[in-house]
Amino acid sequence: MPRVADPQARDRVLDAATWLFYERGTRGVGMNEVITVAGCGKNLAYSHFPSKDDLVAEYLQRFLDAREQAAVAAAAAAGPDPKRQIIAILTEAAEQILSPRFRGCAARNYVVESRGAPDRGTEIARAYLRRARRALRKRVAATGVAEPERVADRIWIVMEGLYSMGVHLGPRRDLVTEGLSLVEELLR
Amino acid sequence: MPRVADPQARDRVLDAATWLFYERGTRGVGMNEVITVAGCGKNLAYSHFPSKDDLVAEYLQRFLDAREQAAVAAAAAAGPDPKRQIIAILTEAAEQILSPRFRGCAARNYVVESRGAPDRGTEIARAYLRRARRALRKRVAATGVAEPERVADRIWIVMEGLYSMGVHLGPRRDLVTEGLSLVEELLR
DNA sequence: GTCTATAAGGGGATAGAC
DNA sequence: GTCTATCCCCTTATAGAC
Repeated sequence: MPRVADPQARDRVLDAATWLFYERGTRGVGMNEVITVAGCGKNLAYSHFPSKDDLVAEYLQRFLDAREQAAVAAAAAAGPDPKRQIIAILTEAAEQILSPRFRGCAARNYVVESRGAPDRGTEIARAYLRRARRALRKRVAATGVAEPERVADRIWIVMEGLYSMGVHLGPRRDLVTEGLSLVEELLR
Repeated sequence: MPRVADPQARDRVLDAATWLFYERGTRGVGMNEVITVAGCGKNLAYSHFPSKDDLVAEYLQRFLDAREQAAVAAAAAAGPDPKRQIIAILTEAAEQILSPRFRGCAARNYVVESRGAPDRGTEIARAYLRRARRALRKRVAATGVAEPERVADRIWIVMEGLYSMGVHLGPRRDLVTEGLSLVEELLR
């Protein structure tokens, strides 16, 4: 009896890849393991993602899109005040950093692992970081704070620092809280 | 006629490994390439470094020791004022970040690439970061600034941010300068 | 005795074939 | 799903040059 094609197979492969690539890095996980965890055959996986690069690119794109959406949602829930929106975005990031599953920012990790090599993943990661920084600059400008570009740069530096710390220090609520309070003072 | 032993061979291997591992990551460079760049035979290299792990560990240890020495020297050259010492250390780091050879902090890069796996390199990198943070806390405490631990944590976050940014934004003098001026204000 | 050059073993990677 | 082709990885063994 012929088997019916599984329409969720593509998602299962992508979900497995997302978990594994984020946890251990795209170089630390082989296609075999992704396919095993996805629980499908090799042909099916390779029919949806012709090469590992394709799978990596789509993992990054989807992961970072989700992060962007989470930031947009956090800002929207904070109401119309841009200062509160910025704090809300930072707070949402802080929650990620403190979660036990946190393994760093997927975009920054990828750029470190690829050392900025000119591949598709690097371009996706850098585009995400550019959008995030631009969005922050806009919101800071909207607050009417003095010297908005300097303030935005400073907040960006703090955000980078919090993401970086989370990787090698693990979840440290005191440091994350300190970073948030510093950002609040910068917006004053 | 017996050949004379080459006492510089070990250093040549370690130098080649340092250059390549820092530039492209320990996973992105194979032993073949290290040995080719070092310009020696395989057996000689493996006689000095029995495994790649040994070579990686020694690369990290020597690289990070040199960074630590550079920080100590910068502080010593700044005189007895701990505030000036801290600024000097940050300034030295900023110069590294702005140099065209900068590819990130070797310790943080390694922890990202290994994802904190319990190997020797990770332990070396984390030990270096612990020492650096402890040294910063001591110096901040010596300044007599109010709430020294909070200030030290904030400065540490900024340092992390500057190192992280340098990797995916490239040398950006404006941002590095902004980070330095933020640290100066924090010490006021 | 010391080093280089080359081949080869054993494993795991991507990718495709059946 | 299994099996295979091909490649590259780390590492060791062999053979020859100085």
